[in-house]
Amino acid sequence: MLDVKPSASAVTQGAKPVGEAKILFMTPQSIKVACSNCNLRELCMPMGLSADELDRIDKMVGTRRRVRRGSALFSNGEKFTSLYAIRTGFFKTCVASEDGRDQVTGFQMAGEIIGLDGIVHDHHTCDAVALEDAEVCIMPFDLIEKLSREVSALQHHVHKIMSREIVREHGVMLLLGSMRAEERLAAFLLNLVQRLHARGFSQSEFVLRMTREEIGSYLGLKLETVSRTFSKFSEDGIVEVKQRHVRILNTDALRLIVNNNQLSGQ
Amino acid sequence: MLDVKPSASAVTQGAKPVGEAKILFMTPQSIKVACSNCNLRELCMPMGLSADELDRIDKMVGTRRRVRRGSALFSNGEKFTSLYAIRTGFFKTCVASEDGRDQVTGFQMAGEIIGLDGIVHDHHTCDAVALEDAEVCIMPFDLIEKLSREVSALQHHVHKIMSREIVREHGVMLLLGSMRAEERLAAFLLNLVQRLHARGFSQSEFVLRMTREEIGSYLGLKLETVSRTFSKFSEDGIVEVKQRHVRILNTDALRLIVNNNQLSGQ
DNA sequence: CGACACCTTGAAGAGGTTCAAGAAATGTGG
DNA sequence: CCACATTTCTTGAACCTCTTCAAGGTGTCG
Repeated sequence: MLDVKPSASAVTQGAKPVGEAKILFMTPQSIKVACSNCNLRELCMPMGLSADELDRIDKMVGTRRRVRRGSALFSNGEKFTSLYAIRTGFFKTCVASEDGRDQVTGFQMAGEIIGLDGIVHDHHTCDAVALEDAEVCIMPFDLIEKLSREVSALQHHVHKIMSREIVREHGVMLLLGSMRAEERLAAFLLNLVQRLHARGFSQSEFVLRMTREEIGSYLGLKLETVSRTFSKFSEDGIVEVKQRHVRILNTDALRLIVNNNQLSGQ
Repeated sequence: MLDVKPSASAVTQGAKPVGEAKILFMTPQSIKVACSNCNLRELCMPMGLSADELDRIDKMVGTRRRVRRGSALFSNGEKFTSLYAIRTGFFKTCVASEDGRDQVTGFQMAGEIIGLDGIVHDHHTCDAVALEDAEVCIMPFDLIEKLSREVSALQHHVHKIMSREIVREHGVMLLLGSMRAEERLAAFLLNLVQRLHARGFSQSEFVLRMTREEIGSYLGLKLETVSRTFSKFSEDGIVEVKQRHVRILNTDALRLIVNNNQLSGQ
């Protein structure tokens, strides 16, 4: 419901790098990388490119950058220069209001693109924080725009990425605007497991990279409510929860919770 | 907070057409129009274009379309072909879940662009419904992409429009995830009056084009709560409300309600 | 091993919803 | 132009969900 990632490829969870053998050359902090050989290509690149076009994209994606768990890839107010494709690791993005309110706007994993918020005002309007040690491909936006003018498949791909983010956020608005706590958590778990599954992980078992408080912020709930709802699902035999380790025992039950807005005729 | 429109131009509220004198030629349902002379240009077009570039954009924006109050410009599932620039009138966009839940994702007015949701899957994923008789400029998306490859200012403008929508939705998520009823309605009114003011209307007085139920859907509240909160603001002397006619008596009070998350230090 | 961050659970309370009834506006057809 | 039907809005009262506050448990890392 919230976000659909169509293609699947085998990607490791955790901080293990992907396609390490394909790296062309490396320096301590910034590492040259080739999209043409990246396992995540299906997730972040358009399909059906010629060898030449792929080569030019390789050159656009200049370097990689490592981000330590807990530190920010970019922060609110920072100058916008690039989009980032996540290679490994797990991020949250959050916005803050003037009075110090905080809202997690999304959780991002390998193959997903972050930084789109910065384009409008040439400055970022949210923080992107790594929830585990991570690595991203840096794609300078002026180069993206330049190459997009020459490679129409890339141009359309960029448009699709932005549109996908808009549609994803529509789903979050539906969740925040009309669902109750159990429905929200069920939708969240289904979305997470689906995205992980699309990356080659288990359909039923995974490790949460974020705290109850971060889940709560994303879902518009207090951390206690998240915890209680986990306990409820656990009592009902729908999931098994040990701290951050989650095993889904009954996916259909979760789907039912999301789709059973008790009003059936309205 | 939610959405900032920088430039102001004199635009009428209601269904009065704008820049009528500039129309080149017209047919009953589709009317040829020139962006180069449109009063709304500052809102929907990039700045600093050459005469030639403007001329090519004029050709891209083929025709206009009228949409009767209550009918849809496009609907969920429909094939995506074009983006639409609102010339006159007022729209809501809403998504629906499988089980029939409905969520208003935004209200759009003159100069704003709708249809971005359709790009990802080549089909629209929401409905755009006119809340009053409206008129839009049709911009076929393949032509936008073609021209974007040639005119980099247009390309960047399209990217900014999409990024702006993403940032706007971040603001809505913050509202839905962390604000209480009074805060939500205050933020909503401030946002609405700001956008209207940027179009040349009063800073304090306006007519709501949507029902209490639609406001409630957008804000994640029931229509009764919206009504009660209006009454509360009215009792407190902050606004004057007569059905859909609203006059803001104390803008600062509204700002205080939004920014006074009672926790001052956290 | 101790300090710290994170998670769970209970009890009381607040904010918003639900249900219901009536009032005000709007639209329709004679 | 008026009467009637329909939609929209307001308000009250009871209820429910989620929050708040509080305490204790669990896990992790230097």
